[in-house]
Amino acid sequence: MVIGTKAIRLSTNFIAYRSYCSTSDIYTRLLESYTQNGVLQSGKALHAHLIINGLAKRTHFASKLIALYAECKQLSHARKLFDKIPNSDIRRWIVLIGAYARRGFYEEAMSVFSEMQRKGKKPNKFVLPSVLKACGRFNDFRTGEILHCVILKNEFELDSYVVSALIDMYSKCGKVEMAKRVFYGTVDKDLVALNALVSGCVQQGIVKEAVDLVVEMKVHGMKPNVVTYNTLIAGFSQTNDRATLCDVIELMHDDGLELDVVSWTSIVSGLVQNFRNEEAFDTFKRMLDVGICPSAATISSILPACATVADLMRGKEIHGYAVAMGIEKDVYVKSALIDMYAKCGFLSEAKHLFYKTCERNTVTWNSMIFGYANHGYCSEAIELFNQMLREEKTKPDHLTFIAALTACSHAGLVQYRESLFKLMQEKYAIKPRLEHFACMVDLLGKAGKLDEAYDLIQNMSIEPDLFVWGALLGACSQHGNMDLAAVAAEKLAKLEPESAGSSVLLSSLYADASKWVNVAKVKRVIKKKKLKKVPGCSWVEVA
DNA sequence: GACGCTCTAA
Repeated sequence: MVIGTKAIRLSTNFIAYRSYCSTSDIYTRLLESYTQNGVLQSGKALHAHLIINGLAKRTHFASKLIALYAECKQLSHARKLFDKIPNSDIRRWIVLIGAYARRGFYEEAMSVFSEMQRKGKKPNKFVLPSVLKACGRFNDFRTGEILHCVILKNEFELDSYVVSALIDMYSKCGKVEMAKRVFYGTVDKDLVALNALVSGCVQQGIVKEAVDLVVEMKVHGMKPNVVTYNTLIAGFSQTNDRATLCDVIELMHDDGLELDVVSWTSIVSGLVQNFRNEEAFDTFKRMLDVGICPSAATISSILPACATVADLMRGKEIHGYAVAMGIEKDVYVKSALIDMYAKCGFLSEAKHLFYKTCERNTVTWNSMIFGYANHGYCSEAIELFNQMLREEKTKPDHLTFIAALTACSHAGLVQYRESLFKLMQEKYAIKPRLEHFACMVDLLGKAGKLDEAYDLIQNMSIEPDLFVWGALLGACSQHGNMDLAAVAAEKLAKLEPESAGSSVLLSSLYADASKWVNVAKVKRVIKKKKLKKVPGCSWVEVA
């Protein structure tokens, strides 16, 4: 008996050994391993070896190499390699499009997809999820609908990945009704599809409906997982609805599930966003007590709490945790640290962190530009802003322009206003938001150009809100223009919702200090408060 | 030889 088992094991080993011994197989395994672990250097060495041996152009290796470079964030390399191979078959298109979509390069994913179709390659069930994801992130509902037709025509709706991606696309585009229709039309309801729909409901603010949906599906025999509950937890944490949050956690326990690092991070993040800093710190501590390791997301969620109350000691403590966890180099953590140190008045430390790091994303740049601007180092802020545009490695976003406008506002640099506004819209295709207009009104108002500011408000592409009028009112009172002040005050009286009185007061204080990001934050809270029907209850133990 | 979906981060 024992001998027999051994013999079987030996023979299987032998077969494994034989197949492992095929050189081609070894290369494939190595490439896959390098790809999985993101080992670029060794991957490059193997690539060189394959080139020397005339194997790199073999279609099979070419696909693996494209995947390797894509996974190691070398997308231009991946693309170059792709272009070198004539008559690329559909598999390599899929690898490339998938890599772009996974890395968040949705524009590139879409454009390669169009290229693929122009070359006469028909979309299949493998490529559609990537493209649908890109549509969702871009709010490109039109293309999404066309893809839906392609799915129906080719009966891809039988593939669970395609269906989930389709529901996700409709959800992200805010078409929850369509997402529901697809979901209820599916015979074998997939858990990921349910989660995509739940996420859509939460993002549309119909959080209670999302819970009902989960309960309904439980009745039908589906077993929600931790992702389902985390989606709901995020929804109720952000809307500050503690009572329902507790219900959700109870539901979760009913299914034998425990809060994981994502659940805790959502709760902490919700508390911080609702300015409940002390509770956020308590929750963070409780999370550590129950033995959950904070992730980079947890650290970057809690750090703004230190920043808003300028609690440098606590900020340093969290910095310590990040170092202990080995995640202080994460680009989001680093950005949050820069922001925290700057807001706590420790600009030198913020600068030190910023200039020491090579990996900077938009958030990192924004944090440092805001840091300079808020400390009155306006020329440094503008210089850094210009450097960011010159380097062209990172694209500015709407906040980058708010930071730059804030710097101009503090320095009274009215002359840059128009060129900045033009640059933002024409070169970077960023639509001006209310915060930008409030910033511009503030800038003009501070310089005493009240008529110009009023002109700007009257010609705005969107309806001015109380922050825009508030900025004008502030400037009018500063310069003693009572006629215009009366106009602004009248508009404000009409716009000011009674229920949000204290928040509005707070936001106008921020507006006075040109803290436009905080203004936007308070605005979000006001918006959420309107959604909330149940009054808040005291914090209930979650663990 | 492929491939893809859902939750946390200023």
